[in-house]
Amino acid sequence: MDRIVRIKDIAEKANVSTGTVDRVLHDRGRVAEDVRRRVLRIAEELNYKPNLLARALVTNKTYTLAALLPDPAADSYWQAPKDGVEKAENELKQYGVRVEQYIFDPFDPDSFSRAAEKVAATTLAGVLVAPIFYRQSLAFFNTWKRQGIPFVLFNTHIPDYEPLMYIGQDSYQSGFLAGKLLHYGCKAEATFVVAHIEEDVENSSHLIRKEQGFKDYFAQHDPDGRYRVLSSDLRRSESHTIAQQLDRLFQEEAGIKGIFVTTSKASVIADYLHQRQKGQISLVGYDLIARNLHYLDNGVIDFLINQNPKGQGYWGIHALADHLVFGKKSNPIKYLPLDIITKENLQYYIGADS
Amino acid sequence: MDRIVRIKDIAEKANVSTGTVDRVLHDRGRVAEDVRRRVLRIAEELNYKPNLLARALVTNKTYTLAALLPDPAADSYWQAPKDGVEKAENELKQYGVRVEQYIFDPFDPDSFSRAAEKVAATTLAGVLVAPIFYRQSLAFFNTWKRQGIPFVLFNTHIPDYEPLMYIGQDSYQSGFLAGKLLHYGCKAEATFVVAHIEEDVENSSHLIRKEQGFKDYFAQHDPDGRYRVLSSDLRRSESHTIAQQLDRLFQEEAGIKGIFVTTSKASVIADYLHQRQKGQISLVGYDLIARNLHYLDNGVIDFLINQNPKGQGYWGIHALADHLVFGKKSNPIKYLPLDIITKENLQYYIGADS
DNA sequence: TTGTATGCGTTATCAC
DNA sequence: GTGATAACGCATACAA
Repeated sequence: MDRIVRIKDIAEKANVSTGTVDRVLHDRGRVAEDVRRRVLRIAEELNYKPNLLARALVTNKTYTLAALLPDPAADSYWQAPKDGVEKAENELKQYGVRVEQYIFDPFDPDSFSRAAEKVAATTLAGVLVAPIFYRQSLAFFNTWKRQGIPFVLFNTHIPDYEPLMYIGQDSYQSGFLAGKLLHYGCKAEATFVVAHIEEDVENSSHLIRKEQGFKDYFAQHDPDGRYRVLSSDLRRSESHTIAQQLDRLFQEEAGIKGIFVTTSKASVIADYLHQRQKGQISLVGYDLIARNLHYLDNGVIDFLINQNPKGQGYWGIHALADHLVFGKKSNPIKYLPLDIITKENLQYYIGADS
Repeated sequence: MDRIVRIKDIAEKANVSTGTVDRVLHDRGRVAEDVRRRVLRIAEELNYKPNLLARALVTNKTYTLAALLPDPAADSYWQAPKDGVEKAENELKQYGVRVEQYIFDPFDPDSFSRAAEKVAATTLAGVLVAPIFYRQSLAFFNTWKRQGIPFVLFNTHIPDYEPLMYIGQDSYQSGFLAGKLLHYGCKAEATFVVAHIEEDVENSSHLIRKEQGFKDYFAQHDPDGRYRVLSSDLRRSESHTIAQQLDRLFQEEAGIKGIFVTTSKASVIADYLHQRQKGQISLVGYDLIARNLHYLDNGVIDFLINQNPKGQGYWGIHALADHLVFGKKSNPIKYLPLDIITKENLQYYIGADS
């Protein structure tokens, strides 16, 4: 029966007091060099592991984190990260971790800046942020870096200022995976479309990476030149609707067998395919939001690639806590699994944990 | 700043001592009814939540759990649950949870009985077990039930004695999902084969459920009667090899377009398809074991359905701890996600967490 | 029936 | 440089 090793055990074995051991273990100085080495050696020998519970109990520090999140009311996609953040907060409450949420409008860069401004005005232990506005984000990264406040990015990766961690998906690989899914569903000659919907593609590097991954998949799996990949930037304007654009696309291109939507808006294409009775066309998109799930259930959408948005919020907060509370260091990039969701396994991914 | 609510706070507000509050909160009796009600009301008002850290620190109880696991050396599939058990043990060590592993030979029922016998001879707080031998398991369930020892089942569900929890996958639904995957990959007329390999199908209800799910998928998605589903029980014997059986099958059935292997032995079929150069046939199986991964990488196996075996061990131990240490009750069935694995998203599922 | 005192392992503040 | 010691929130043995 190997009892747990306490500071007291080390102290007794080293013929010093617990205070001394504590100073050694925490590098607080004011301790003789020979004693230091002896204590360190014994701690090593006994394989001492601090009791985190006792530590959390006594330090009684509260770490206030900020979570800078897009408003779920504006885009329901962001509900899941928020849930994840709250789940982590609940788990970590007992360790003195608190999370303040700062919500911004995902369609308004100024709203992001205002929220980040508020964050910067508070004294915080760490920040979790979805930096969906590149330019607006940079200024704040700079501030936090200077102040030594660790920040974790999720959803969108901006490596410039070395965040403590990025959590999200590998955009390139997800496009590659989408290629596989469409390819598997259509082995005959075919044209596939990469559809960007209502997005400023030029300024969204992750969309470009998704497209690149998709194209590279076919570049690597098409020795006989049977597949063509088109890219289409669909945005409604005063002069035309998205449906009209698609009509034109299908008119010009006869052999379209599959569409890969790079955003969470696959339902827009599904709408169209459903109306036009184009049941034979495979459709792959992202994210388990209600509008998509409707068409997944219908069979109009074949697969959704899930970015585990809840997990992103959850692990983001956990990464900050690991760093601040537990002094653990972890990999600067955490890619969450690229879950393949169909109507048949959907049930296990909604409302579940982590 | 809402400070944390302690027992002491309740005590002060109710004009009693902490001891009294403690007795009320733990229903230990020996307390006046009016005081009891007052304390309860105030605790409610203040939204008192016990500090689990402090509790764990003071109770200092050690809970010894038994994990009855098949030997990974005999079948590498079982390495993952073992890893999951050990991961959970590590996390829960600080709460006084210890896990003793009892390893048995997954091909030898007697070995299981011997291991379970050892478990029964020890005094334990709870048991996690993969009851892969139905008959041999029942006797021990009975014992544990009588002794009031909670036990959690994983991998194989045997509801007879009401375990604290079953953790695993939904066999039926996984077969249904396999149907979808093969169907999506082949929309033209086709014959599909459900292959059971080296298994005593009659005594393996989960294999039957998988097959049923698969058949039901096509029953529901084949209005024009384009698909045929065959079931094939492949076992090598003195008179024939599995390859010979398959040769005969392909001879008799011309239109085979896909095979669903109900066990982790998809690599056996992959071997065959690879040798016979049958590249056009879709192949879906189970489990991320090395032999399968080889053919997944090859492209011979298209999809593997993952039962998250590591998660089964992990969550199994956690379920016991939640019950014993934290007094949480949870759902008696926890289905883990049916992960769809391809070559392209495999990397996120191996060596990762939970 | 109720209140008080002690200790869990750690940190932090003293006095020496 | 070092060693006592109080405190964190809770459970419990024991005194009243």
